[in-house]
Amino acid sequence: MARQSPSIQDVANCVGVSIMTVSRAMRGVEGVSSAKRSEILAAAKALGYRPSRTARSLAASHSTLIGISLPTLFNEVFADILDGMRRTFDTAGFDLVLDNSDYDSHREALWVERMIDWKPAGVVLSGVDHAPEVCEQLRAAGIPTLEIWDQCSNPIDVCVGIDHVAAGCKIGEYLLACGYKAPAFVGVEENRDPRAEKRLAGLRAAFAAKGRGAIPVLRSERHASFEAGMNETRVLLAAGDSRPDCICYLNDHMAFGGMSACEAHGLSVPGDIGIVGFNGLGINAVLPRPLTTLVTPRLLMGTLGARMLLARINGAKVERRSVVPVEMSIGATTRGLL
Amino acid sequence: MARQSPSIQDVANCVGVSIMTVSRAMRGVEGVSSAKRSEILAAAKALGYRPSRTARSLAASHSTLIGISLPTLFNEVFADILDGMRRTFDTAGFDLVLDNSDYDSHREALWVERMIDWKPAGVVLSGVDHAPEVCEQLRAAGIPTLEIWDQCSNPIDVCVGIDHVAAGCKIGEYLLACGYKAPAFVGVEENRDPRAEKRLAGLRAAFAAKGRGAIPVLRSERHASFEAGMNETRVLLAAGDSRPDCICYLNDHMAFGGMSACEAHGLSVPGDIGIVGFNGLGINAVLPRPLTTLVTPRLLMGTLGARMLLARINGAKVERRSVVPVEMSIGATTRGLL
DNA sequence: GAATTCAACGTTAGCGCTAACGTAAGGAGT
DNA sequence: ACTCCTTACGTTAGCGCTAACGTTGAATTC
Repeated sequence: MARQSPSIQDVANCVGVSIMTVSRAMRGVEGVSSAKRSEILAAAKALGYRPSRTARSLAASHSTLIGISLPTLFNEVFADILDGMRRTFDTAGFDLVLDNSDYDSHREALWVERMIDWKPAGVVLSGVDHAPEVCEQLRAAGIPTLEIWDQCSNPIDVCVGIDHVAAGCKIGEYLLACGYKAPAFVGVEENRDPRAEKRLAGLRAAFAAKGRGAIPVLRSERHASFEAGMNETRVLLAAGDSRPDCICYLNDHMAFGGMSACEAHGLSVPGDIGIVGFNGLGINAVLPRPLTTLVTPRLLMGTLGARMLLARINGAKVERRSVVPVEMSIGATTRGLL
Repeated sequence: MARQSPSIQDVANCVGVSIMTVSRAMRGVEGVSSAKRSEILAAAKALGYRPSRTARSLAASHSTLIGISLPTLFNEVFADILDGMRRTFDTAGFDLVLDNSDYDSHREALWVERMIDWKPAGVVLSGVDHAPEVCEQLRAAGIPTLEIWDQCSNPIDVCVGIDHVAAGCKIGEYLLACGYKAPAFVGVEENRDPRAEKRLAGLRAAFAAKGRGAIPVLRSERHASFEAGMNETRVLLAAGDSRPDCICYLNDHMAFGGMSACEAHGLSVPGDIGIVGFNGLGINAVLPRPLTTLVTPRLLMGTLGARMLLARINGAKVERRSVVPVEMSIGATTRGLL
């Protein structure tokens, strides 16, 4: 059997110094002559000594763990954001503890509570809508916290994201400029995705500003997937009463599924009906007819967010709120501007 | 400012018992009367006491962290696998430390080394091809380890996956049965994805068994994405010399991109050329022409794998190797059986 | 009624580190 | 020569828990 892994004491004995000198040498802290330092490092390597993270965390009363809570990884958006953050945190020597909340703020709250027990160096949450106790606990524990993908004026600590209301508005204004009059929106159940609701609100505001009436909304009870977009669109088209002249989807996945449903229903896109997605995902690059969509800079958010959180961890001053720009990508699923 | 969070001593003082009794009560271990137990739990709640995970890990000389290394999260396959494991581990009270190796075994090795410093309850790796030191270190540390998505007769500890060689073979036999004679394969650079190489080997074996010659292979230097599939297919078709009668792709994403390229090149699918993917991803459900592909049970692997690892952590006996079945899904991108 | 047993606690000794504060030796300044 | 730094270490006291043994009093046994 493998004997216990060597501890700092073993290295100290081996070199003939105190454990404190070994500790300093291992951490690269000042107070050790370069001769001793290299001697210690060599001995550590020879013995196969590796500092215990748990002991270090306990003694230092904080760990090098960073907790990240994302709603799901099936959505490319969050995979992008995570990827953007990963490298930065990895290089800085942090380890990532991941949670998926499934868009359930109660689950998120439970996880945050558990995460705090690790005394993490930082925590990343998706969006700015959380259970009240999450904010309290994080603030009380003084843990640097980043809210990502959405933004607000009063984040728990720092935030980086897009303005979802403005994004919805932007889509609405584009559609109005194209001459669309009766949009519909396809998303998921309320309270599942607060960001999508904000975009819907922005869309409504844009049309309301031009005196247009209510926007019908279809909500899937399932994930915002290809299939869900397809199914809800079928329902929408089957209803028959006053068909919309364009459909805005929660994301590109649903939009693509929805477009299939429209075509299966005998409607030509964009001739009979316009289709608008959200996010500008990779699939658009190869679709014979690229979606009109709104491109969000996920990687940028991830990288920027990671840097902001790192700065907070190091005690530096950072802008509490950072809003990144979005851009309409005019595809072939809406008719052109009038 | 927030004062220090209460420790076990505070709870002990509050109730008037020793810290050991509080420890037992908090962990739900025997040796505490139910009256005292509920008294302690109430006091802990009132004080806002939460046991420190780092202290617990140090004292118990192992943590409740489980390290998971996946090549990427952009591949739906690994997102599925992760999702399958998540719930099981979550329910059992473990926290997941995630790494993305980017298909780089050296990166994986570095991460494993760092992960071991946390004294994790278990480690999950993708595939069965790792740097030699990874296996040594994990075995030496006696950490329960699960290898997932691929399988072999001599795993580090336990493994669950599909037989990639057999999968490639299965595809080859299907193509032969359809009368295809000259397949090509589109993937990524060698050493990037060992599983894909095994499938290619299986495909080659199937054709070699019927006396068919070499299979041309195109390798993208980038990720196995829609775009990569499209680009490599363009290159393949542009080469011109003896066009293949079907193309097998590393995964459905590449296959979908490749199909677009074929059609853009004026080839009809499956009339002029057959297209075969791998994995059976969600997108197939809404494609007007579903891909012929091989469906892999990712969620099952995740769930099963998590259970196996949990059993190992609890010291139970488990089959070291578990092979799950795959199934051809005949879409509309290959011509039917002869 | 003395011995035995057992549930329900308490005590002790770490787990492997780090923060904070010594201390000794050598060099600079006057 | 004497003080005053500075560098390069060492010592001490935990960080907040848990494992492994005590210890106690009451119920049980013969």
